[in-house]
Amino acid sequence: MMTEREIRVRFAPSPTGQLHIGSVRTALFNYLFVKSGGGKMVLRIEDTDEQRSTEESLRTIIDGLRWLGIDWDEGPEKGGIAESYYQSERVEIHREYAQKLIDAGKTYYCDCTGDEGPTTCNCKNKDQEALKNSPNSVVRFNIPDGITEIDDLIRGKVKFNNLDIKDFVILKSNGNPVYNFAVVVDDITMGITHVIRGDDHLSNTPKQILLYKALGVEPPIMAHLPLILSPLGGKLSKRQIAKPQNTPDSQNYVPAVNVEWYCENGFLPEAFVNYLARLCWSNGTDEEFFTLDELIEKFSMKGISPTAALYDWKKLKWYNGNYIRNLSVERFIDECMPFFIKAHGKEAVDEKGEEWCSKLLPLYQERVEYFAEIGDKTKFYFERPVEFTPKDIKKVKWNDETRDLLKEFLLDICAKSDFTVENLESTINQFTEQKEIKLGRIMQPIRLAVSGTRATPGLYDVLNLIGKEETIERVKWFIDNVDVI
RNA sequence: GGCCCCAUGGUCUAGUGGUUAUGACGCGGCCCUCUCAAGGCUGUAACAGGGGUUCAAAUCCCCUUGGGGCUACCA
Repeated sequence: MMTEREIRVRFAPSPTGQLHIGSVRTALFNYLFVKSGGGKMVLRIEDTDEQRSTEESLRTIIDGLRWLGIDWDEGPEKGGIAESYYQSERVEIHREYAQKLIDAGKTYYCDCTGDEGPTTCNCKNKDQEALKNSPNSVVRFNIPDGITEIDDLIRGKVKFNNLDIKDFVILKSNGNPVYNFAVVVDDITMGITHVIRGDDHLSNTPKQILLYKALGVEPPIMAHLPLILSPLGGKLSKRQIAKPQNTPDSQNYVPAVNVEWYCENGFLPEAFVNYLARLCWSNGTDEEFFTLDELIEKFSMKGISPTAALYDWKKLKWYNGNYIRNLSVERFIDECMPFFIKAHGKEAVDEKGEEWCSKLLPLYQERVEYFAEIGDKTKFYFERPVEFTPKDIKKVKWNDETRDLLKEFLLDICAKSDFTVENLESTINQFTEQKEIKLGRIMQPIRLAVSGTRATPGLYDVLNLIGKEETIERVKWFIDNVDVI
């Protein structure tokens, strides 16, 4: 009788750098698939590249997944049915399986150096016994003739002619397995039923299918996700984003490819997940916002688009801004505070006091798209502006008349008001009514004098936070040092 | 070069033979308004091209073009 096999998927990163956006996307879809269908997710570390694998990198991967809420059932820090979830510790198993293939006569030894040009390796016809004993020989898998077909969950049937696949190495001359072989053995021994990975692996798939067949094992179901490409074209890599035209003000700006950066710069994991999910998946409705739980509930492979998508940093920011605005004020302050402190120093922030901070920060809840932006935007509360651009000075109509207005402002309002928000509002309003001028006529020059910019939160709040004395100092300085136009 | 994948506005997408071709980001305008942001309203912009199949193609087939991936004793 057929029993339904438990669904088992795996996410198998190699710890050779930081956690890439594309990898996280793959992890996310494995997670959504397994959580929506019921099953286990395995985290396997493919650390067989001794040169490049590092402990820090492993840490980064684990921290990144945890940050996003993508949890695994078996793997590092969890254990499970396999003796190890580190590929490097599974070499004996790989060798065992390789031996099965060798014994079955499905391989041959080869000592080609590789720099023999395009000529086909002829070792198959050489003395195998001699080759076997040569320290330089590798074990190659003998590709049988025929057609290999994949029935991909996302791409449908894909056919490959085996003639196009060359006999590849499964065991290196040092006896260690090569990637395409190790994955197959690991997926078999870990009972993986569904392989969900990036489209860049599609071309490798027939090699793996052939290996499954040679080992007499039914291959898992495949699903190849569309790639996330750089808006500059090509792979989304560090090299790509380092291109000179890729500056913050350019159309195609990408700040980073590693999730760690987004965590460090104040992105909310739920926004990041939402963006990534929505990048190549849709449930056919107009909905744009999904929590992780909603994604699990609504996820279906059918909703995955087969088309590669360009990474769009502006849309990510838009998502994040939305999630930030939806935070409670208390939580916004909590989350934003570390970035605020980092920007201005603990001492300076402490000096301003908790009450001051809890008045200031909320003003920026709808003005930052990610927390790290808080630093630049609030710099002027801590440092006097000294640079004023000609454009700003002009926009603010800085002429003799305006200067006289500001002088009166100092004498009149500053003298009378104790600088509460309410007092500032009423005195400034009285002042403009009396002078029969529009609010902006005086607000804008004051704003510039006090902040160095023409864009701040409401001026009553700003002046209240800067304080009476400091406001007077700044306005005076502006009057005395900035030439009228 | 060979093999493979993909193709709706600048970007992400809805659409599964008959629609004024959906929504969102971005961008522009208007409203709100002390500026900015947020918010509201609104505008811009797409079925890559050519052949078929069909009464009828964004939707099905083929070719071309374009984009992408793979092609290691890396993973």
